[in-house]
Amino acid sequence: MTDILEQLLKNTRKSSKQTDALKRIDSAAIELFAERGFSNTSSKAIAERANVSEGTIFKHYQTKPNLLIHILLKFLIKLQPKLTEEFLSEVGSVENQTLEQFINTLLDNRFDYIKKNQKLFSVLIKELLYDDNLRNQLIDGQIKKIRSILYGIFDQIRKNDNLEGYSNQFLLDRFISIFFFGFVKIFVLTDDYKTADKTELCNSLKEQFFRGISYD
Amino acid sequence: MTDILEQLLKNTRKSSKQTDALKRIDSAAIELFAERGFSNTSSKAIAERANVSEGTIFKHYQTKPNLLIHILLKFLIKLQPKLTEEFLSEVGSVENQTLEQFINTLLDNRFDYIKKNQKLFSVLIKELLYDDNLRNQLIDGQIKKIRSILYGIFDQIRKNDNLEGYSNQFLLDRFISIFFFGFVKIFVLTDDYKTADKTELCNSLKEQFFRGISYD
Amino acid sequence: MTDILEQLLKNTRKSSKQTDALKRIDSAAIELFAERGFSNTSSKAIAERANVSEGTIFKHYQTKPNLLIHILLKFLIKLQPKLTEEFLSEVGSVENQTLEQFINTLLDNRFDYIKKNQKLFSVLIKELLYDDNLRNQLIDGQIKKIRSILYGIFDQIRKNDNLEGYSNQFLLDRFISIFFFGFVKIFVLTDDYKTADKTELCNSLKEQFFRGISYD
Amino acid sequence: MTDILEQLLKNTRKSSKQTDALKRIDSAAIELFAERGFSNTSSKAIAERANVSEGTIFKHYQTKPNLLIHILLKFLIKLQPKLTEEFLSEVGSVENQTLEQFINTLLDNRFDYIKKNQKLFSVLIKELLYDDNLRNQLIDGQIKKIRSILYGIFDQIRKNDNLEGYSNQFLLDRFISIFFFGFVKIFVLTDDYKTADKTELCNSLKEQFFRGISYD
DNA sequence: AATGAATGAGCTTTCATTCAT
DNA sequence: CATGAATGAAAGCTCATTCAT
Repeated sequence: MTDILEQLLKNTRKSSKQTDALKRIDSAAIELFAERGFSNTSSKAIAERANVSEGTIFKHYQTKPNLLIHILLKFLIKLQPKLTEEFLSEVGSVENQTLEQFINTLLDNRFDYIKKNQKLFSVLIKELLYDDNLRNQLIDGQIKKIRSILYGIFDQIRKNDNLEGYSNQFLLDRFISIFFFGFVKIFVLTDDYKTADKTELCNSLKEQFFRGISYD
Repeated sequence: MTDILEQLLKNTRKSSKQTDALKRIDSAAIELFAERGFSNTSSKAIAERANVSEGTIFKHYQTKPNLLIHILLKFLIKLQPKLTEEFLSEVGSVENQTLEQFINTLLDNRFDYIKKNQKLFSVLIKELLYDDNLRNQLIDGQIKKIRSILYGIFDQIRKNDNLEGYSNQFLLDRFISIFFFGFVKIFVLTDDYKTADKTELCNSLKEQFFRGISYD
Repeated sequence: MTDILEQLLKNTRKSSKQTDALKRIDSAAIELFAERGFSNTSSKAIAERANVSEGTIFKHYQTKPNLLIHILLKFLIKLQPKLTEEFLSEVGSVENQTLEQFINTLLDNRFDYIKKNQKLFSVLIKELLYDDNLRNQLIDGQIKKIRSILYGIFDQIRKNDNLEGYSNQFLLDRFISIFFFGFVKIFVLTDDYKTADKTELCNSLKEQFFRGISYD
Repeated sequence: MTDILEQLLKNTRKSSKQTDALKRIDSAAIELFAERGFSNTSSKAIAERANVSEGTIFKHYQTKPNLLIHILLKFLIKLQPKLTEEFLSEVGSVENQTLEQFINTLLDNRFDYIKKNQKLFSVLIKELLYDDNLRNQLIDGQIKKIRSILYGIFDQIRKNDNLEGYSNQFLLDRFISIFFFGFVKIFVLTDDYKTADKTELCNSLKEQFFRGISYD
């Protein structure tokens, strides 16, 4: 995690006692950022939806960008551990799993988490794409971390599953293309996650991931 | 194409003789929208970079959103025909092609076009994700059109290439996941397109598209 | 002394038992007012430097201007008596003094006091110049009082020192021009008082005052 | 003149065509800054008195401090040359003048100029005292320049007037104490300049300056 | 056709102050 | 006594847009 994350992380954790007002500000902001984008959301609009004065927002977050970062961090902090140490214990040790078993657990697990936090996910994706600065600050470290975690997992899986012929690089690209884009499609670009069946969606993603187009 | 597109299209075509000032406004806007996003770009900034007065911008485009739409349209108008009628003649009739041949031509063709218009592509992607309204206006019709075109192409290809077992839906999802995400990665999220080798990138994308993960 | 002074004076004297917090507020405010001016100092800044909550400040002083007046009063209350009744006894009876002896004692005495309270002096001068209202409230009465005191002193001195040909008005103007401006220069406009030698500075001021006043 | 002055000077001169609105903004600002001080004057108040929108102010001056600096610069630019090259030609060559003749011309000349620009003078003095930053930026270079000019003049005058025994330092201190403080008193602290007789005031100042400086 | 001065609504942010705990 | 969460008014400033020239 980059320096800035570590730093903000501390602040975020310190102020663990969130007052009612703060909580309302957070959810109002998440909703509005998801609906209109950060740049198109005024602090006045946030204050109104949160039923607080504008002063209260700036008392706590100082600046509007700070509010965005705080919100994303709270999300990332929860998102990340599951991808790291804690994650492994959650999916069970990976050692005796096949790639398919791993993907199954992961999908199951992340799908619910992101569905629960769909708006946050939407804000995160939109702002990362929109704001180069934010992307550089938040992602670069994370990306590398996630990559090395997944590489580690792939290496573990190789021990009892035959992944010969598939480089880690290939697996990662495939992983991101299929699952990331799949999630963006159903959680950000459309509302499909609301209506469609989870199992069906996940199966479709898994098919995309595993199946080759070998028509020869 | 939706009504609004048709309408703006006409205007855009009518004023085909773009003065120097107009051209400078367009490229200034494209650059800035790509760098900071539409919402974070002021008309003053555009005027300065284009070396015109702010008045001139509004003289021609009336509103700032109008300028964005005009810019995207000029791009889409050129992007689209190649995907439709003209496209087919360009890739040659698809009738006797395999899927791989088709993909080859397509990649070759689109890669260069998007590389040449990388900033425009970047603006398009960013704003489509950021602005639900714009997405609904511009994309919905297009998406359906593109889908039906590709379905048609797949159907043609089936005649002489064995695509049995792969539904059109599956092929389309795979197509978009791999190629769309691949292009976004190298043209929007990073600068990879500048340095990396075209053939290598395209081959890597094709491998992702065709290759399955059949480790059993 | 004007009504408002009398009134505030009472309050100030009443609350003679200053708690630690109050003392810290006072010195924080003095420092900040001296550094940035009253108008450019926020109550938040004062609270932070004093290590108290903002609430505490307003609990005690009700308003920010009130805090300024309280601070200046505490200073003026101590500054003034020395110029009046008590002062005379301190410099010894003036009756048998020459003008030079009087000036000597005065300079010696005031220099140390103002040096000790340099920031307060700085605040006083700055705010008196900046805020017509404050000036009118605090000074007008004081000015007249000081003038009559000095006139009295000059009259006393005339008895045994030859001040013939120099009107009280002339002496007062000279007194204020030289000493007041001299003090402002070294205590407010520069930091000269920190480094320069007291005796030297005072001698230089005295030379400015006396030289050419060749009444001997 | 310091760098910042040079720079701002250029801007100020470039935009020599001041529109009506700009002129009204300037005078409104001068009036209000003189009345209440810079920090206690809101941009809204300036806009109202100048009969322009707030936007217009910031369109031209970008920031409020910038407006202050612009105003002071226009004044200083006019104030200074008279103290330098042009000044000498205006007072006539100083070579054959006595100190008294020089002071006479100077007083006559500056009195009218400052009377005409009394509010500007008032703003300048107040803000220089109030804002350390501004003082450092604007004054330091000026002070040194003025000092060397006056030293030069004193040296010239020494040739035909007996100033023996009075160091340049002494003369400068006396000069500033008496005249500067005298002007501040009648132009800034009181309204005396309005009612009192110019000749009388100047004579009184001259008496303060010369008397006792009996070098004849 | 192009300018650039001017606008006014709206934005983010600051501030002195209040009040329940 | 002291806190610190909360406020609402007002501050400085930006912005897309208009219009006379």
